[in-house]
Amino acid sequence: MKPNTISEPNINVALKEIQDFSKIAVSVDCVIFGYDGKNLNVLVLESDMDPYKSQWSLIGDLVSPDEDLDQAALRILRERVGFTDVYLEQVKSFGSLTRHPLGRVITVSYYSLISKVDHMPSAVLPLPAKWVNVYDIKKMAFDHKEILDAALDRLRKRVRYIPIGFNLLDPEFTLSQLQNLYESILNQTLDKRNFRKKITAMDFLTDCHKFQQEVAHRPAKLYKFDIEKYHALEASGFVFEL
Amino acid sequence: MKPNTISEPNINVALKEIQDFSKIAVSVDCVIFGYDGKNLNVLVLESDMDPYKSQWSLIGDLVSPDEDLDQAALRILRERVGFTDVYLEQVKSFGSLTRHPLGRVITVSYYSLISKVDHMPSAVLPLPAKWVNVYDIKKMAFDHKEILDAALDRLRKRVRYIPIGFNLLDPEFTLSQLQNLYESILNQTLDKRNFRKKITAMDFLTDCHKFQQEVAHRPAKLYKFDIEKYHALEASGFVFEL
DNA sequence: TCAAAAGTGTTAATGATACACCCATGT
DNA sequence: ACATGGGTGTATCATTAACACTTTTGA
Repeated sequence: MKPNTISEPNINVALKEIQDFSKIAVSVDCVIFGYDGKNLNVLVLESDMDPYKSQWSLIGDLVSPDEDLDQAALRILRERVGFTDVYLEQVKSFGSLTRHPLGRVITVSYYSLISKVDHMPSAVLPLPAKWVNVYDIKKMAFDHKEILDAALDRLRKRVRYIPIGFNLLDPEFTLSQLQNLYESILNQTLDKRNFRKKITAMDFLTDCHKFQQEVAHRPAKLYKFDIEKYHALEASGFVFEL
Repeated sequence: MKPNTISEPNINVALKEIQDFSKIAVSVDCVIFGYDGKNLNVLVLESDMDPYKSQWSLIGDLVSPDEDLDQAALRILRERVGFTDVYLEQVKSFGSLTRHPLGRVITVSYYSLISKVDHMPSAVLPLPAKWVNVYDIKKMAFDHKEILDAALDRLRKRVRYIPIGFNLLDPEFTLSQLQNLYESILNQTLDKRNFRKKITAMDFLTDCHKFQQEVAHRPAKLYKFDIEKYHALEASGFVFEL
């Protein structure tokens, strides 16, 4: 899950190549969500393509003929930002005729969830990738704002039904951290007692029997997500809802 | 909304053409749901392509370079089965390397909802398209069963939140017809009184002040869907749930 | 001793579920 | 008169929402 340096052909170079063969190119764009303990962030690049120069763009690449869509998304995460073993889900495809200035590119969007954002400051990422607060992004290159909105919409729906939020946190976390995360994703405040009641009633958290260290207030209990218990619940037809 | 006869190049012919240009072709496949008053059906074709000869396949075509994805889906519905003005929603994309025997084809799936299925018996449709009960389909050509399942899954989720079921019924319908439809989609029985309580509480039905004719039992009131009222509810943040 | 976040229960309101009988029509 | 589906209300249970104070730690 550490970033590495890369020297992949970027989409601009590759596009010229494929245009010799194809009337339609297919790409994958990844909406990479991260959580810094306070805000929900997205990993973006500064576009160097006119007419979107210096606007934020998502991280994507053309799909190669010998990889399927999920593989392409995983490759992009690995090659471009060094992430492996991440939660990944396809959102939808965007195929407007004019969405890409260099030609006809249909893109399949994915979102992924990354933990320990604070352990991967932007300086360590292959530049110029940068974590930006989701709610600060008003405009992006291409149709990427639309893609981001679709991904965020999907994440909000998912997070109400299945416990994927854990992918954005450290393995051991406090209930307040979990609540803050949900508040960031849903962009609304939640009642502390009701939140804890629901979460603990669901019973897929395990008490680590440890406490926060060196905090200037009463230290909170640490919990971890028990995927076994979750699968048991899932199998019994249980629906997680916040 | 009437079927017409067509003479479009089918996907087999077109594929050979595009393979000269492209390493990846893009298609759209439509899961066309219809309701015959009793069962939820899907419109399928008999595949003529090895190794799937004589298995059911969905209705699809390659995306042309000068149409976007939604346009391609609408064109397919119009050209292949003569449907216009139908409810249409993108589901997801399928891109397995081996999903199509003739080469690399990534497909974007859509589902659409058709009313008056009983007014369009299969003889009127361009052959060999056929309406088949969703629950009778155990296997299809290509990965089309997987696509069907994804579409049905999506339809079930949507139908719990937004009133799209009306697209499968005549403009004027009885509450029992509506309930039967929901039962077909969700594949479960619903309590009559509770169903009516919820539906009428939502208040986007208008009483037509008419009754069923020529039925061998007490005639039921006819209602129609009032899209104005629905939009008003939608705007006020209301969530439709069954 | 103060600031800051952790932790903890009860009540009221709302929504979901279960359930049975009479009604209007055609045959 | 009978068969068929249409139409209606209430009571119970489960879920959600609102709400305030005490505890523990570091500074």
